[in-house]
Amino acid sequence: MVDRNEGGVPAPPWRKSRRSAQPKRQLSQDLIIEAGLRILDAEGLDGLNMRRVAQELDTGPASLYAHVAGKEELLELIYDRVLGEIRLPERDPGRWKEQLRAYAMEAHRVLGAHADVARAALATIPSGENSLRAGEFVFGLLIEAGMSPREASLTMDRLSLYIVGDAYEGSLHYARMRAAGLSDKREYFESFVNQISSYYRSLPSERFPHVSKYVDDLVADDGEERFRYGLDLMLDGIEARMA
Amino acid sequence: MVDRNEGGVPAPPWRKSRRSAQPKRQLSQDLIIEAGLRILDAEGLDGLNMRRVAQELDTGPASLYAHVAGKEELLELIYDRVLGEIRLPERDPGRWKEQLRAYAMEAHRVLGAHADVARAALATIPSGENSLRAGEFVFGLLIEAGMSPREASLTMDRLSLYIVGDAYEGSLHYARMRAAGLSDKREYFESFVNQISSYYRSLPSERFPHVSKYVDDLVADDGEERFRYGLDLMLDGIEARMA
DNA sequence: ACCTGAACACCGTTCAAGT
DNA sequence: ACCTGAACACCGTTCAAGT
Repeated sequence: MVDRNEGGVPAPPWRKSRRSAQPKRQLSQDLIIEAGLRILDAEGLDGLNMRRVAQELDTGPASLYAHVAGKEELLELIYDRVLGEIRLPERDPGRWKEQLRAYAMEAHRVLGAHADVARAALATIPSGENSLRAGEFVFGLLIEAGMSPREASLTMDRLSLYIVGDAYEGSLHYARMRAAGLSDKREYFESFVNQISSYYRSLPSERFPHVSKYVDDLVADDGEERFRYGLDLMLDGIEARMA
Repeated sequence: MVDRNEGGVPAPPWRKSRRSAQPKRQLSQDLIIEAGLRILDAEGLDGLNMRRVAQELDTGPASLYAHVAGKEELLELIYDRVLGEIRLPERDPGRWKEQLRAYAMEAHRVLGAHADVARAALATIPSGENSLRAGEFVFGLLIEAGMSPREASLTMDRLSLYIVGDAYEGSLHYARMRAAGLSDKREYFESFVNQISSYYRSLPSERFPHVSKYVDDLVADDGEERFRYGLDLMLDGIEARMA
């Protein structure tokens, strides 16, 4: 499944008569995945449709269905392709907490680098090659650190949900940013915070005393700090179950 | 119907349509919301479209746009309508952990009762009446229990993400169950577990030693147990930050 | 075995015209 | 001010036919 025919493939004889000036590459699942990811990164999930992918590959949408079952499968394939970018260290059970945090940050970074892939990911139950690779890392690390397989399974499951869920939330903000025509992340965050806080300040303080009193605290932290806070929350809970 | 606070909260600045002042003879925003929720419960998110909602109300799709800005806003409105079903107790800061756990379970139950609403929820940034009511409860509880507003804000945010994220995941399974033509939750879970475990067992054990060795532990717990485990993980982490 | 044009069955939203 | 039929601009997928 990883036969990467980049460029060097000669055009089949029956395509000699094609009017395209450039030699056309043969279609393959990998090419479709890469094209899909390119569109996802550039235009987001809303911009990704089968017609657009086909156009990127200089064909019609019907041609894709010889290599991919449909849009849903394509999204799964793209997701696993992205998970492949997660770098994993050698497992060191003595430093499980440090390694688990680093893994979570790395996975979160990769998902964030392809903003809308998380939005597609939550809609599928991942079982691809790279998803398993990451799972084996976390699961093995927890077991070697002394956790029972049963608890390690639960912990891995909850950690994954947290990472993907947060990345998903981040991708929504990114989509809003793009929809608003902004390209600077800080600029967007600032205008978002302004909107939210003026809304909170307009609320009746009798009914929402705490929310309207501590508006500044409610909008103080950005996505990165929130992710880290929740991660440490979970890691401390995990540590309590480790001994 | 369950108690619901539809009081006087100003609409957030980004909301485009207005709730009609008086109930109209035929259509109204509330009628549209109820119709949408009915369809969401019966046929899922995939079955919910503007034409279907209009049909439920005996009109054409164009008629909806006088009361609702579009599909996205309708989903937001349905989501907040569902959040209104969450029952909240009197706050008792001395029992914050118990109350926080009960709140999470209750919110999770309500979201689970309207399976696909969570799938719609994650796609929006909730700011409605009932979302605020729940927020004030959790935020106030944490502050009264002794947390700093800044930390209480982060904690509330992470807890919400966890609850909605898990409910979302659950809704995906529900959608798959429906797609497979099954109606018994237990039956679906069993066939899902069988599928997953035979897949895990087929993996090369050299590359995935832990995953293939502890298959039974990986599929032992169902959604309810997983949710509770992760919740307790977070609650223990929160407790460590409370003193 | 692959690829394709054309078509089918949808869907969100708009708009001029009605009441 | 509300409601509507009709249309527009899309989209995923299928299929008979081509190479």
